[in-house]
Amino acid sequence: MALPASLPDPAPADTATRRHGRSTLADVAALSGVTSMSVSRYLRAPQSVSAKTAHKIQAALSQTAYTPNKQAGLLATGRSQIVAAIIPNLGNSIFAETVQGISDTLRGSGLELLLASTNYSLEREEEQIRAVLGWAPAALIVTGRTHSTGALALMRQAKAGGTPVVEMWDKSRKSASAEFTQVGFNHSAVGALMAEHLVKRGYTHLGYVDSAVAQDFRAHERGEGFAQAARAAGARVQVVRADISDDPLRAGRQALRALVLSGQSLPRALAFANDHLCAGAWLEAVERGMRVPQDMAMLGFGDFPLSRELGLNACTGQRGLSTVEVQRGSIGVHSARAVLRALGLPLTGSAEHAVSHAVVPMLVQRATD
Amino acid sequence: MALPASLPDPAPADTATRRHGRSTLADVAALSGVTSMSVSRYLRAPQSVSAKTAHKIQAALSQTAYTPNKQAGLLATGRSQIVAAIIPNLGNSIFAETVQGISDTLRGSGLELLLASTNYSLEREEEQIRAVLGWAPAALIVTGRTHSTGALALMRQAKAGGTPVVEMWDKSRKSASAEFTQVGFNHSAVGALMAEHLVKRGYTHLGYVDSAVAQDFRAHERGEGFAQAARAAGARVQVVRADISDDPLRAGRQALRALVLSGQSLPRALAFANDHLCAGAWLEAVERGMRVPQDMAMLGFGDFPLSRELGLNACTGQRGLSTVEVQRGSIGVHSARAVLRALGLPLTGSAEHAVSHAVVPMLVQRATD
DNA sequence: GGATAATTTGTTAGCGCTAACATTAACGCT
DNA sequence: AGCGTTAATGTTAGCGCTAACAAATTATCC
Repeated sequence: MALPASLPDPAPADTATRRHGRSTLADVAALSGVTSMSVSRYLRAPQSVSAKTAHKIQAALSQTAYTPNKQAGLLATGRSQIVAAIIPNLGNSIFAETVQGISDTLRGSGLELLLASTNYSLEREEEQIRAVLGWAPAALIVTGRTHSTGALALMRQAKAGGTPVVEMWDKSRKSASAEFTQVGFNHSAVGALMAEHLVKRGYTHLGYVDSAVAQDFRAHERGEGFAQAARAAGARVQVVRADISDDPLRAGRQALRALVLSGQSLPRALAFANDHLCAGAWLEAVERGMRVPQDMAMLGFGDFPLSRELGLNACTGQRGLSTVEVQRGSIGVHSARAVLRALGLPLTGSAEHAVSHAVVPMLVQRATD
Repeated sequence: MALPASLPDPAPADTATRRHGRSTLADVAALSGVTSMSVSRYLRAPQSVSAKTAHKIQAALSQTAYTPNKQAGLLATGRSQIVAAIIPNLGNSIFAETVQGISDTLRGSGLELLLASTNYSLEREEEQIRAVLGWAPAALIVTGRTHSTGALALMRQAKAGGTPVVEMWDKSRKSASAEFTQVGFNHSAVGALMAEHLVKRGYTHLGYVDSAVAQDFRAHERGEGFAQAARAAGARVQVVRADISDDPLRAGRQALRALVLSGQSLPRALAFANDHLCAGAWLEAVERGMRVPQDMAMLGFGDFPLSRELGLNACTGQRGLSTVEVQRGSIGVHSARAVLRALGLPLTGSAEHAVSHAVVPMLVQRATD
């Protein structure tokens, strides 16, 4: 729903004139003694008017402090200049660089970025998609490939209406069958990669500490891929879920503590849904006197800056949490490029970026195995 | 400038029809056998139409997958429903919660949030302000009170045109004299608070590690306030600037290393522009075998989650970097509330929030003094 | 019942801008 | 000079929606 908006019930107190202060094209036109059409032309392509009128318009412009009204412009052209991006969490360090990548790539193309966050709620995602579609965006970028049926319907509708839709951060196994353009990687495969790495390093009893965020489907999928691959390789594996907490570091700490206190035989190697959880667990392990990786190997995900600084191995002097590096920024860059391509706009920057949508996560082996 | 946009030079390849797929009010109206005006009324205030027509419209709506075109609506009413917020860095954990606070407070008021980031560049800020003003926003929220002359002119123009302008995260000493509504705190005063705390704890040789970001004026101002208060209290003080780095943890590490290697007599207590720098320095100190705070006291700023987890004092068993707690979310909440108030919209949530714009940073003493 | 008041619906015009076409001015050519 | 050709400008209409008013419908009352 959510369609019927505010609208003061009895009568709007707004007795003001229709026109809010801002000056319009017509004002500028009147001042420079030409038609508004000429001014409009001048603003969009200065060469298209004669030098004489250009001068007159310039003079008028500098007097009027004119700001073009985009609503009107977009309404008239029909095609909007907005790219809407729906992100689970604006505050999350995972997506920050992706957003930056989108923003950077879009810059100069004349497209603007409208951001909305869902707090990892599918319901809220649908709401937000509906809201941003009201802006008739030129393109829509969403996160992940799991959506509510309503959201999916909206996305299909947008696509059918010629609005490119990009799903980022995730990829179906058979990407050819995907309904929308996908920029990202398969999380199940990355989970498998993590498990195989640990098995190769000689660990036979593995654990995966999953994200506490119920709707972080990608983390869960990595966990499933991890468990499956571990079993396939003949390793013992258990999956636990971190406690809900607004602080993933604390959640990681708590997860390790719970494992230790559970009394069960501990896994010898833990993989985590993200580096924050891993970092928290590492801190807890160190404070408990556990040696990492001798007593417990740890493998994170995401390669956050923090991971390079923690994880010191006292014996070897090596540092850093082992993790999976994901080109977070590149995902944004490629998503934005996919949009530009779909819209037939020129791609800025190097050509080799443009070739593929592939973002290949890589295992970064550091000091925690 | 930046006004003349793209516009493909020779002739637009766009031969498509004017109407992009989306269904309009008129479509819904035709389907339900009423005028578009009735549909418009129904959408904004369902009670204002009879039950019979309401039913017909509902039926039509469910068939058409109609999404209202906001551009058109806003153009028609004249008053926009957008709040534009300009943030130095979307990816920065400092601002993430603020944005969340704005977003949460605005939710339900019918206002939407348009975000733009400046990457701490004043030039880019001006650009972004100009861009968002094109959307004729209902209000403008900017970060800080340092702006380019151009940006200032735009802000004044907006304010003169009845668009409330809020500066957040910073506050002039005499806030009454401020030109725009300010929500935040005085950074110089907080710097002084930090210095006085360290002096009170008995340290007489202090240091401030400033942010490497040249345009992070607020960090610099804290540094100035810190140095001034330290000197006033008779302490020796030196200010260093962190190295430019995309990773503040590393920068903090490097800053401590540089201090140690400089050969000068080290300060006995360091204050940092933010907790990330502090955390990096703490890690470096620990690895160098320095005892914190015995050999070097450390005081951060921001109270990031990380700060609670680091800073373990082996002797006392206490944990956590001492820091200054800032209600990052509250700044957003209060900024949004200031906007709602200025627009005469009802404030959601508790009333006591509404009373003041005050955000008072508090010193959080933990294990690093 | 018929006039009046209240409610619901329709009509018209216009928000500020731009596509498409019509018009005019400037230019070159036989 | 007269003609076509190009470039520069003006004109008209409409994007999808909503304020303001007008018209039609229903309810109310003596």
